[in-house]
Amino acid sequence: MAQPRYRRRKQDRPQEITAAAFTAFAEKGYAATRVEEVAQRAGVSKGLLYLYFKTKEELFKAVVRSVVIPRVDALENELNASQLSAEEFIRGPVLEFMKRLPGSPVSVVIRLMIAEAPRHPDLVEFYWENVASRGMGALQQLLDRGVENGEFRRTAVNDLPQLLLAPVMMSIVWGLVFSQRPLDTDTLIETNIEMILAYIRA
Amino acid sequence: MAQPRYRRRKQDRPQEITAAAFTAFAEKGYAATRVEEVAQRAGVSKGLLYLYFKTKEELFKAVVRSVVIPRVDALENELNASQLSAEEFIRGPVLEFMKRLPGSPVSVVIRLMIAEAPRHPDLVEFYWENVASRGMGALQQLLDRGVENGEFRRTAVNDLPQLLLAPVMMSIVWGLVFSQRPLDTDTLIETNIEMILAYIRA
DNA sequence: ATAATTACTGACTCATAGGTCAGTAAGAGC
DNA sequence: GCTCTTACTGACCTATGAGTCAGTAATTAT
Repeated sequence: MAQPRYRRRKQDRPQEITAAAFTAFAEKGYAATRVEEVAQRAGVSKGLLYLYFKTKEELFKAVVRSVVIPRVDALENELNASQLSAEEFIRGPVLEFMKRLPGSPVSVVIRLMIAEAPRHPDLVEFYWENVASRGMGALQQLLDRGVENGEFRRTAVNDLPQLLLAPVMMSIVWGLVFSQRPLDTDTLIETNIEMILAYIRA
Repeated sequence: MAQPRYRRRKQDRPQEITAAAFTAFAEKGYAATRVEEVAQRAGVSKGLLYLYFKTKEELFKAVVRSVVIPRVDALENELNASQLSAEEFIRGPVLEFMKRLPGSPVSVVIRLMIAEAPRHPDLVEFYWENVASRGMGALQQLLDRGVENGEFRRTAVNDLPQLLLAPVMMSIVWGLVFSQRPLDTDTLIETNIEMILAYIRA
């Protein structure tokens, strides 16, 4: 009695395929990754892949979505649920969150976004609405809260949440390009937060 | 009497071709740019392009080199020639230099580096030796000089020249992805420098 | 069991784009 | 002028990889 040559697993295929695509894109980038290779890694035929994703571009979008949305959700929930003061929240959960980003799948997504942005304006739009604006909004809200309850002074820094994130972006990009020359990203991020807090603290 | 159909201009071709390639890469990225299109933009045939550049990859490297080296040279020379104090030099030439980077050709090169780094390790090596390590070295030297002549305290920030550059990188990446939603990069960069100086000033 | 359904395969098509090269004509030398 | 060198052209070759689809076999329904 021969084993069946394959199992039908409609439920799991999309996830498995996006996971395989993520790995492949991470290694080679979007353009240089062949759809057939993604299919192989996912253990399916190219034809099946095209049953679940209409084009390579659709697959690309699905990958970005799958990686990025859970993270932002998590951060927002944490922020809303927390009882910590602004400074405590920044030194605690925000710092932890930031330290995790370089080296995480998010790095790969950022590489893909940078590389493919000009060719995928609708993906940029999606990313803006679901990630960037929400993330920036959360940080801004945190800084405002600190000012309101007297923890922070009002300075130019307070309206630039990008300053909090800049060393994270620096770390991510550094890692993407100079993977052979590691940077102490934890220290970079911690030191920046220390400096900002020292600057804005009332 | 017919005009000649073309002129022989051996001297100028390489420059013109790398300039055309730069523009094309800027718009579409490396992978999505066709060599024939570069040739058209440069006003030559594809065949001629291949007389000057053995492969598309060689062309790519030539583009990066042509954009990036003059800038680093300029910064280093300025630093060595200057008589300004560390703080004056940072607030003056360094700030000016930084403000110019987002929106300059360097942005494009950074996009290309990020996107293509995994496929072109030797280009990464080149970039490290000729740009990144020299640039970081110059900034570090500047910070050290400030400490030596008593302008700056010795803090954790002094050993992280990446902190000076982080908002520049943030601005560049932001511009690469969200070109439709401009960020006030000048303010971001200025505010960061202001904050760092306030933090390390003796 | 048997039929009906559909998840799945893999060989195929076809457009694209990197790279080549035989031939052409611009310009230099005489 | 005539000849020689070589910068330059553009038609061509070929590999590659996105996307298709007729057919197959695993599962479900009867």
